[in-house]
Amino acid sequence: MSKSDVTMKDVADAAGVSNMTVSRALKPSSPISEKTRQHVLKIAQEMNYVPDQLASSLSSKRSGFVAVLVPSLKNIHFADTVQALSHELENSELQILLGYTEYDKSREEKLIETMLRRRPEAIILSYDGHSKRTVELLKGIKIPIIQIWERPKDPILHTIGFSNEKAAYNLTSGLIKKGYKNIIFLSEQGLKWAQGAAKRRGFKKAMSAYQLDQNRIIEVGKAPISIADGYAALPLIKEKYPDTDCVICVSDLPAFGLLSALKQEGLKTAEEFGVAGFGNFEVSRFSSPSITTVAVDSKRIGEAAGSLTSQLINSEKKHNERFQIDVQTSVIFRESTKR
Amino acid sequence: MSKSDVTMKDVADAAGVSNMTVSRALKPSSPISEKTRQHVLKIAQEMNYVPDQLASSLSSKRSGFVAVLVPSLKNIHFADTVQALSHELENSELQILLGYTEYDKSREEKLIETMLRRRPEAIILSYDGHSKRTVELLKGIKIPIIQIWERPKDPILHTIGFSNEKAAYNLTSGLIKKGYKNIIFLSEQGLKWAQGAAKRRGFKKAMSAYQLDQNRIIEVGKAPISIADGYAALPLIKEKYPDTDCVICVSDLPAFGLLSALKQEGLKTAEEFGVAGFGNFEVSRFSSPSITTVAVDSKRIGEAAGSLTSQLINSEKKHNERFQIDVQTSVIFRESTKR
DNA sequence: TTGTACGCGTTATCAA
DNA sequence: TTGATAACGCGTACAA
Repeated sequence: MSKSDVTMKDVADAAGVSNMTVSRALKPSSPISEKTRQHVLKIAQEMNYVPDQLASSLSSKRSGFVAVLVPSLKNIHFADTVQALSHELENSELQILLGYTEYDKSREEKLIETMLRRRPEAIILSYDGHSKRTVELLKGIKIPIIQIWERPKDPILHTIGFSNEKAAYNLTSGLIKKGYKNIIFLSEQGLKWAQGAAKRRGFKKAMSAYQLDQNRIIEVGKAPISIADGYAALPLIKEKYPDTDCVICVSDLPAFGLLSALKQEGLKTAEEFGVAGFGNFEVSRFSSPSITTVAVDSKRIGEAAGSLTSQLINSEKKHNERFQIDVQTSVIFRESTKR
Repeated sequence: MSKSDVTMKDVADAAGVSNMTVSRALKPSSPISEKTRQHVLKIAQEMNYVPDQLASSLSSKRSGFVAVLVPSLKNIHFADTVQALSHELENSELQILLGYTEYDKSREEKLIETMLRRRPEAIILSYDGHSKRTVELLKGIKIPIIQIWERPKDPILHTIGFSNEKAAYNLTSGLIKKGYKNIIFLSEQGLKWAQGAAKRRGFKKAMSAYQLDQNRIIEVGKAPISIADGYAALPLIKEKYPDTDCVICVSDLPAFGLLSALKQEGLKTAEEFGVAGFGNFEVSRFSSPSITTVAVDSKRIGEAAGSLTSQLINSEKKHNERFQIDVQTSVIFRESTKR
């Protein structure tokens, strides 16, 4: 199976004590004399003893796992969240069991079932819409469940995140106030991706609030759309909405790609043709022109989720309370929409 | 602990069969009549039975885990590798136990010790230099160990990856042939990061092979350096090596940042001042100018590692053979070094 | 094809 | 402060 086959019993025999004494020596705060502990610890080390957490978990009914589901790791923001989360959990000796839904609800469902077999002590999943069965599955579970990133209207239990709709509304109305009128929204195809759909709603609401045409939407590629998709979108935009004066992209990546295409065509930007993104990727700050975007503190989401999880698991917080934590977003106006 | 407290015994009782029959019903290829299997499966589903893999692992001595260690997830390439790896392993019902070393050898050491407790069936780790103790630890282990990305000179067991040194050599000599002479290498501070150090060696070797000054090296920031570090490097370069005609960056990210700074200063690029990166990040293709770089097939590395791991674990390959798999890299010349 | 008995390596519990 | 014993939930090995 693995490394040495040294078991606790072997250590106990070698140390001339019982199994339980070894077990206690390994656990920080347990009733054991310091002398015995040192003795046992020394022998354990000499024998290269590696405790078997499978057995420990089975017996103690504590797996030490937290299941975490994100759409993809290829998005720096989710990677940020997971890494911060991971750090927070390390303090509580909790380990992450990571899964990628790949923006696929049935895949998410299967993943959750698989993970449940490992008896996680909590489940943290980015909300992007769930299958009916997933929701049922999760609601029948006794462990803490935290939905992160987009905060659903009808939470399963706890939520930590923000409203993509509101954020998109703020961005859109900000651009309208700058004088842009013929704005279009560039997103992935379909409405399956809840976070993309929410942004779209925010765009529409803002547009109609200012009596502008809310149906100017162009779809390219499958979520998550990237630089190449934004690049490829320019011809479509010119064909369908030649009067466009501003494009709001579902993410900074297609925004960067679109700007790249615009530069090649020699079109003027900013004044005549604004471009905005979403997510505040590092590239947006250094792109020229720098890109107007919405900043989301992905690290903060991970930290908050991690800290809530530890507290919940260690019963520092009541299990019957439902936590709804809002993480602020902010619109950052940059050169790409300068007027 | 988790969900339902329904155990296999409960299902067995409800189905009027023994424990073992339930166990067999759940395992695809096991001696059991199709009729009994369907009966048991139906009841199991009705009862919302979720098998306990902790118990299963303990009994069968198969954890179903593969430990994977990468420096960070914030690098898209590692994310690519992990995601591809994950996919490959899913076919063999293997799950990843992920850890981030954060470019820290002692952290890596601790992580490995923690993971070993979960009894992984294989260990896959990106090579970046290991602590002495880590190597000892790993050499004493019976499970397959695969070092990925940079292939060490003295492998612990299996390796899948490429030579950063060679890749950097190829890039550097290619630029020299284009006529650049006063080339400098821009990297992170220190030589702790093995992959950065290997690239530096490649640079030096190429420079000295062409009788050029191999000591033109500028260090900024801690690994992994990013866009902002490249941006901040320009003043240093101008101060220390004002005659520079080309900068090779340890990654595309600082290369992009450096170009960004150059544009702000209104300096001409390419002809007078070339910039190259490493990694072929998507941004390099769409940046203007597009950035010369070295492409590494990170997805391929993950796939190869996953496939080798499954084969090793399922004993389709001999355990005493040492696999050394080379993944090709290629230099891509783009506008940023056009002459 | 099914069932019985036992063991996997650890911890909870209770007694000493 | 220590030890004996019995779980924890499942799979292996063997018998029926």
